[in-house]
Formats: sequence, structure tokens, C-alpha cells
Amino acid sequence: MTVRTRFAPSPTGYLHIGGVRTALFNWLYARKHGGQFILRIDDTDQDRNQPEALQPILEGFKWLGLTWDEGAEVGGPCEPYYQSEKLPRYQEAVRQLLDKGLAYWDYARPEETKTEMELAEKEKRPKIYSRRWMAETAADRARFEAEGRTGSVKVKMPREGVCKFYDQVRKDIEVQWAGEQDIVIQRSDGTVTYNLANVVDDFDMKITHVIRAEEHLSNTPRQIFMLEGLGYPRPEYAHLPFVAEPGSKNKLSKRKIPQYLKNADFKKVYDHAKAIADRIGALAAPESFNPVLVDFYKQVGYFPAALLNYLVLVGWATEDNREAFTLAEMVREFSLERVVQNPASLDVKKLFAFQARHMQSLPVAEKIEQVLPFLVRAALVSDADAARAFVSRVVEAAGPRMTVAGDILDYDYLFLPDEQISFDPAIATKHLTAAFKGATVVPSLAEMLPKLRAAVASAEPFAHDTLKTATEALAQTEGAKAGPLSQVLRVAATGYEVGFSAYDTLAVLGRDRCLARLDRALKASV
RNA sequence: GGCCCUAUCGUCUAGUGGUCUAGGACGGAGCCCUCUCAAGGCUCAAACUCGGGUUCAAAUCCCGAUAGGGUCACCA
Repeated sequence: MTVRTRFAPSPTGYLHIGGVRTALFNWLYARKHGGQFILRIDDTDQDRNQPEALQPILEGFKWLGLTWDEGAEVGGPCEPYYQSEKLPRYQEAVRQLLDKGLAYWDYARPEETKTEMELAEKEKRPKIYSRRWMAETAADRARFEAEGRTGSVKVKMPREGVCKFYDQVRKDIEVQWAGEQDIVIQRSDGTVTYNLANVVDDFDMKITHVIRAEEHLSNTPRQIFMLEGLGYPRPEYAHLPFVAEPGSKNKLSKRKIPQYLKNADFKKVYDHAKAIADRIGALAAPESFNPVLVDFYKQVGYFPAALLNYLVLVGWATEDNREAFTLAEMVREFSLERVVQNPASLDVKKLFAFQARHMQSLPVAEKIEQVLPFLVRAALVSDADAARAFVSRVVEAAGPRMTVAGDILDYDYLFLPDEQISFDPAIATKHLTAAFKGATVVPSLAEMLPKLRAAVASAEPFAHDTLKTATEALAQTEGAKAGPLSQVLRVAATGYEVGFSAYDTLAVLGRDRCLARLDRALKASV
């Protein structure tokens, strides 16, 4: 039998990082066993369904490289893959359940149900419906309807016995049927709810393995009840530990960002990304700028491979506890048996570390392609093709300093026109003073800058080594330290105190731009 | 509250009865390197929730307590 797994997002928002983890495990399992991965859209709830929120979800999956064999956009033999298009099919299933006496029409008003449940909680009883407004005959239905009530259909759960099932992660599970609530499967407006649609779809789409987050564990008995009533085969189940909040075991929620920002690591990663976003300018979708959503990472230049590599380790590990996996290696190694049982909190700092590794191992040529779109969006580069050679020098000089593609914007001063460099004489003076530490007299900036300019101007070729030699020679004759002196050059040429090697920085700028900037600095310091 | 799940460094985890004075990674601290910032190298601190069993032997098996979490919708 071919393995078929699925992920079924609701188009109610952006792609959630916990959802991606679940989708990844489904994808890996299908790939590992030569099966199919299906992307179905759970849009049964019309009120909450936002059509415009579907596209970013699909794009997120495409960006990650989690391709689906059947489902949204691509179609397939089990169409439709949108639940909103299957209402008659679901209603037919409801009718079957009704005919077999496994479901019933119910006429309780929402507030009546609520009162019963509140009473049950108060009396510390299980919340089980009394079936007081259950209508089993046409006469009963007519009577309730005469009272002005509208009916919904509820599944009639057994009140004795146990439901046993095997879960690939949780192993043997046993629950008392008597504790299972009669849930609504068809609303009073005729639409159906998640549990029913889910069972029907999994059957229609021949899903063999239901791999989903642990919060669905408690849905499993009623789904088993329904699928057996409908005569469907039971799929294999695997309930994954859910992805928890940073530093806590609570379920991750995209609405709690302000709270997560109190976590120092989380804030660091957020701030780093925010700085990039600010340099790019207006974000396409500010509400998606949230480390709980994959769009966040996409926007600032994280790599799908790094994100996936981090995510596969949230709730899964190999025996040798290895960490680096390519997608192909994950497929080879993955198994449900090694899924961990306890919830794992999201550690964005660790994700960041994975990204750093991936960036470091990327060849320069590929880094350039990753980085160019960011330069274009920040309006630092207008012609990407023409800029390649220069960008290549910057990327090379930056070495292991870039972690995400957006980090290229840290070197904006190399792309900005000379007149936009803001030079601060006070900062340059600070470094100059350090260069003359121990000396009796510290020359003024106005005095030293021309000497530095002259030293640098004579470097031939205009490269790291010659610039270094020239600066050191000047330091020697002036009785200064070369190190801090190079910082003076950096500040004069870039306006910044940090960056890669000052000599490399000058070399990348080139003689002309360098001298022009030093001249401007000179003017500013007299 | 009922039902269910879970419990190893701050975090992700390895560990399935002796090889555990518990290993790795991220994060943290320190040192080295150094023109700044990174990167890199070396070193350090840091955990088996508790209590009972079973056993010659328990992080590992059993029971209980405790703690955390999930779920109990005409949401998915």
C-alpha cells in the first residue's frame, strides 16, 4: 500500500512555524516511503476563512521546497482538495451516520448547552450532554421545530466500553467511550465541522498515515467512531509533540509576540531582523513580521535549508544525536519511532545558529545571488548584473560575518555615494588618541588625516597588504600604533566603527572613492 | 473540574538495567587570536522533579505524589 500523508492548513493566517514542523514530518514520511504528500485546504469555516491568506501559505511551502503531489493548485485524482467545495459529499456522510443511528438531530440552543456544561464543571462531572433535546423520531423533530428551534446533527457517542488505538509516537492509547462528548458534526446552517470533514477527506484521499500535532490526540476517538460507522479503514496515527513557546511549555501562539519579546534570545533575533527590515523600507505585510511565522524568516534572508534543518530537530533526533541534515539526509534518516514524546519550545537563537552554519558553508557565488535582491530592495543597487563584481568583493571580504542574506545591508556604506557618508570627527579623534596612547603629544585630526591620506594614496596596488604596510610605516614614523590608526581610516572612509578589516574596506572601496571620502572627512575636521 | 499526554543542563536532546563521577548542540562565562566587529581555537559552569518499590545493580522497569501541558465549541 502506498503511503499517503497530508497537511491541511486553514487559510486563516500566515504559515505558522509549528505547522511547518508538522508538514515537514508528513512530507518526510511520505518521501521516505516513496509515497505521496497531499496539501488539502481546511476551509470549512466560512466566517474565519480569508481567501487572501491562502496564497502566502502556498508560497511559504514552495519557498521551503516542501512540494506536494496532490492538492491545492496542482489538483489530483481525489479532487476537490478544498473542503469548501465538498459540502454535498459531507452531508451524504452525515446522512449515513444518521441512518445507522450513530448520529442524531439535536435541538438544544447554544445557551442551553452552555448551561449544562457549566453545571457539569461546577459539579466536577465529565462534560457530557444530557441529550435532552435529542430528536430521534420525525415527531420529536416536528415538536422541537414548532418551538422555533433549529436542529444540528450530533454524533451519538457510545456510553460504555473503551476505545483502543495505537499511536506511533504515544504507543497504546485507551480511553473510555463514556467520557467522549457528542460533538456537532453538522451545524444548524447545514455546513459541517472539522471532525466530520476530516474523517471523510482522509478516506476520500486515501490517507494512510495521520501525522499531526498532539492537540489532536483527544479528537482521535471520535474520529475513529465516525470512520468506523462510515465503514472506512482506520489510518495509522502519529501524534507529534507540539511546538511550545520560547522558554515555556505552552502552545506557541502568534498573538503573544509582546510576551515572547521579553525572552532575551527571542528579542535578539527579532531585533536583528527588524534592523534589516527597517533598511529595506516598508514591508509587504507588517503583520507577518513575526518569528512565529515563516514569512518573517523569508523576508530577512534566512535559508529554507536552515529553517528545515532546525525544525526537523524540534521533536525528533537520531541515535547519534547528529544535527546537520540536508533535506535528502532527513528523508533517509527520518522515522516516526524516533519522534520525541515531550513538547519542545521554539528556540529562535538556535535556529539562528543553524542559519549561520548554512550561510558559512555557502559558496561566494551563491551568497551573491542571495544578497543581491536585498541590495536592490534597499535601493543600494539599481542594476543587479552590473553590481555583481563589486558585490562579490564585499561578500568575500565580509567572510563569516553575514548570517542572513539581509546582513549585506550592514555594509550599506560601501554602496552609498561618497557624499552620504556621515563622518563624526569626535569618533575619529577617539581612535586617533588611542593610536598615540603613551605618546607625549597627540596630533590633531586635521594634522593626521592628510598624512594618512598621503600614505594610503601611494599604496600600489590599492589592496589589503599594501594599505597595511603603508599605514604601519606611517605609524612607525609618527610613533603611533597602527591598529587604532586603521580605525581612524575606517571611520573617515565609512562613518562606522565596525565592519570587516579596515584595509579590506578601503581596498573594496577603491582608491578614488577612498580618497574622495578622506577629503570630505578632512574638510569636516578643520 | 473530567479525560488525556509529558517529565535529563536555561533550551533542543543522546541515553531502553551495569560501559553514566550522564554525552552532544545552542545559549552563557573565561582565555587565546586580533585594527573594530565577527569567525575560529581552547577551557569552564550547567540536568536525571520527588517518594516508594523491583533488582546484586536504576536516568533507564513498576506504583504514587508533584509539576507542566493539551483537550472538553454550531474553531480547526
